[in-house]
Amino acid sequence: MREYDFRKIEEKWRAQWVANKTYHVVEDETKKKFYVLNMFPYPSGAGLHVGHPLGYIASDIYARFKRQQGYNVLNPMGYDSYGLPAEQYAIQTGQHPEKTTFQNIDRYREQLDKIGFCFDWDREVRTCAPGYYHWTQWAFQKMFNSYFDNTLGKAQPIEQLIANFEAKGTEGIDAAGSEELRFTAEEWKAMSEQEKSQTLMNYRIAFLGETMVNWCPKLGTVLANDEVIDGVSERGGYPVEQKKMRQWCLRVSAYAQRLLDGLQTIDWSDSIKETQKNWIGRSEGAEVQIKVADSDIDFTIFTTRADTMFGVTFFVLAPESELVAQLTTAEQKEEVDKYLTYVKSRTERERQIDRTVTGVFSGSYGINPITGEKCPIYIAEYVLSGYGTGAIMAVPAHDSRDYAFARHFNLPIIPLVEGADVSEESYDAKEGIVMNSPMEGKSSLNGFSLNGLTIKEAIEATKKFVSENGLGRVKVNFRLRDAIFSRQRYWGEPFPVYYKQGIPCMIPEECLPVELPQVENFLPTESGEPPLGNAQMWAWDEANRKIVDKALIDEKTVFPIELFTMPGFAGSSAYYLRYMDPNNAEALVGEKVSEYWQNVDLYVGGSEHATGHLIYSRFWNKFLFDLGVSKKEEPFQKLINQGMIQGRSNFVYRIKDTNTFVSLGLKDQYDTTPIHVDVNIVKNDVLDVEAFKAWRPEYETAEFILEDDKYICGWAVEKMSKSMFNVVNPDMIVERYGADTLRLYEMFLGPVEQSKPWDTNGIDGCHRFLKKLWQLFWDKDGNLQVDATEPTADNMKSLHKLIKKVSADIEEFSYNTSISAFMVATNELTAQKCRSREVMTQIVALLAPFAPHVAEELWEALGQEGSVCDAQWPEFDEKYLVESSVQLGVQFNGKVRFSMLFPADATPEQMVEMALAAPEAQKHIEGKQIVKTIAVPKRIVNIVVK
RNA sequence: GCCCAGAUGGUGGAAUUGGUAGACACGAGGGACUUAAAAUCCCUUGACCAUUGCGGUCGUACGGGUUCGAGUCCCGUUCCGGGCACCA
Repeated sequence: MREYDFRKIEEKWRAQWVANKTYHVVEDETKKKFYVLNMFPYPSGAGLHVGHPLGYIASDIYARFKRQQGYNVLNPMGYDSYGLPAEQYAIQTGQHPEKTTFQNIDRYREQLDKIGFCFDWDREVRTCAPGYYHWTQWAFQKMFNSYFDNTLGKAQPIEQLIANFEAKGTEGIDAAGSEELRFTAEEWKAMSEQEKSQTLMNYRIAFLGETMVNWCPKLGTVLANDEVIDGVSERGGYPVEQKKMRQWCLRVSAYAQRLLDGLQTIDWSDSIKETQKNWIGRSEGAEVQIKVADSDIDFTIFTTRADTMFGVTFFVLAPESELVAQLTTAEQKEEVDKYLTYVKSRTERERQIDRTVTGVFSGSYGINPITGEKCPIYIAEYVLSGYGTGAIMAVPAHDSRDYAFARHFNLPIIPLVEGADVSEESYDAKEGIVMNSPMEGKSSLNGFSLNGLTIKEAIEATKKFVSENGLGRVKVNFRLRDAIFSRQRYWGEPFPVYYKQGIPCMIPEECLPVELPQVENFLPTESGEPPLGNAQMWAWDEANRKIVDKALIDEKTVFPIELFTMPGFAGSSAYYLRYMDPNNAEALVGEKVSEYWQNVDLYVGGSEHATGHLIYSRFWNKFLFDLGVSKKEEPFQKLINQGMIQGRSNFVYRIKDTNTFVSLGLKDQYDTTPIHVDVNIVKNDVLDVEAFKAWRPEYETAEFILEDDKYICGWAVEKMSKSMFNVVNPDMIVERYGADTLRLYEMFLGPVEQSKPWDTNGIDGCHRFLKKLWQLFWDKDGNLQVDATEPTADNMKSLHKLIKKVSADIEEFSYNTSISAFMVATNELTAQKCRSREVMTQIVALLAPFAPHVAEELWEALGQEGSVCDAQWPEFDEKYLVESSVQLGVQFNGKVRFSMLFPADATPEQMVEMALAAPEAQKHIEGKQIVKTIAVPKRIVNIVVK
């Protein structure tokens, strides 16, 4: 008997893989490439729990499978080590972020190394390494020096725009901009340097903008929209307020249409595509000019329901709109000011929770361009300044928000859809026949009428009418906003930017990277003063082309450097490209290397990045694609979202005001409080009473009321966290069962994409399977019992059933059923006493992606050359599964009554005949009439009787 | 409110995509081996009825429908999870 000594085996192969550089990958034109990628981790202080490796294991299995199929597989790993989480951890533990980040990285690496991943560590990247963020800064500069040409639908050098301005001003330009500007070449030339810089900022893809930002005083920084959830910060849950600040931004909105279109070309789950669609929020509508009565001012509204123009009874401006000041009349000024003060006093969170109707009349009236009617203009916070034009036409009959407002202020409601009852609520649906457009006896511009059309037809007709009559134009709006790109924080990429008379300029490319300076005090400030202001070495000397000591500023002409840093997503947006060529000092990625690896074929990570990283990355890659650096428009062809591993918490029940604990089954007889208990001292919900007493001093004297001499704990599924005492550490599992068992069990738990609780209890099953498999190879003296024995038909059948199942399952990420199939095959081969080297060799090759350590050991024992990583993936052959006969159920009226053997090649007619001839069939036919017969070869025979 | 995904034993989950529901594993119960424990092996394990043998009825959140046949397809309802949300 040779024992399955997993510790020895795994230690041996870990060392061998390192010594032989088994996982080192080089570009190889003779092989097809396959790029597998995991979302790289933030090295947080808590280390890995069993949930983290789930996705890594799933992708590792796939990577190994592809390699065995003959692909050249890139499967790298690195660390997302800049940004808020890393810095918050450092602040909480009172250490410098650099120190904690490196410590955490080492800890992660140590844990990852134990699980047997086929990562090529020579390609490791760290976003906080100067050699890496060099290219983050480089990409930022490229964005600064580019604008988005709407006609070409892609980024172009800013010089082209400048040339156009020099020659013809804005004429002929259709460029994505913060606002629409119109000026002539002469006006351009007359601008000062500052004005020119300001103007160009309107177009640059990376630009400095004065915008409303999410300011989080507690974190001392601004946050991107996806970092704010329900009005509080995602990290820490601190309040977030709206504040106008000068910030670096990325013109992500310019790419909105391409981000939307690209979704159709990639193989992602519907739900994540849907999430991105919602986030991009395309809506097609019309912009219409509204003249203000008794004034020469006009303003523009945006609507997706152009068909409802006949139902407009008032207009509404966002309180932040610039029009508010212009349109407020003297009589109304006091009230409007009062209202604006009230609006300002409300935080974003209050606005979201409390949605009572508020608003104020501006005193002015707008003229409906189609009906010519005068309608009052209101100011109300339900209209947002950031979307559309910040002004709307209100149609209370067909918009629930307008309806609520109209009811509150007693404004008229005109129904426009036949049969729509608007006495209680608005009719928002886009179905029905239009009426009252115009109302009987009323006129409209050029006799325009929509009556009798369906709503969909009416929308199109109105859009056409509006643009043909110069009242406005068709417009597509997106909810997607530009990304705020600066943070008032220390732990991030410095901007390669300096200021010359207040004008932001790029530090020359050859001087990159601008390294993050060491500072004593890296803490953020509530006022928003960036901690980089504390740096000594921190100004730019153009003459010497270097960053100089701050103290020299007074003596020489030196220009101050940008003190903001970049946000977390800066470094994580193009890291997949850097893995291709991680040590290239000349470029982000070499031309030939980029051409070879193209893009990521399989990306694995959590769905929580749907509106953050996965949008930014796609945007960033599209920009690099426009530059020709990235070779594919979409960075991640297939995306698998691994589910979250939740914790399974255990509870003990303390009787109130005592130190006595009562077992689950008896707890209802007492007044008890449930208390979380460490899952590591509970097995199969039975509490280790002695360990519990030793767990905490206050439980030393605890007493127990048992059932069947056991203390049974309650349980619940919760988030895996320290405070719930349900964290299971992978190191502990590896120590007790081995990495191969951990890998198998994580996959056996259920489908990769599904969230599920971790329950260590089931792990024995997977461990037992490996032991059984191991025993298949050794006789009772511990010698290899596999030899040149000819495989039997049964052996080959078991083997090929397995090949078929596993090959298909891996492609679909159904690893749990693959493992079941292994268990069945092992049992079958054990029962068959299989000794065939041919069969066993192939079994080991199949097992290699799942349990690489034991597979290597057996591969070697079988006398095979090289690593099992390069074992050819076994080929499935149908002929071993061909049966001469099949056992099928015979149904009468859809119910299976008995089963019998049929020849595998029997025709449906023959099957029916045989089934009817069977003795068991007689009692079902007797005295009845056969109405119909159905037979499907290899499936079913059904006979309908009456 | 809108959109997306889901609901199968005590538990995690299978089901060749419309063809014998509950594979595989855990847990539980019984047994073998053992001085004992661990380890290992064997049997039972959806519910109910029958059990001397055969067996029978119900059953995939709930209510309908299509079909010879539905966990799977269609309509409606409930519940849980996720996304978006004064986005005009």
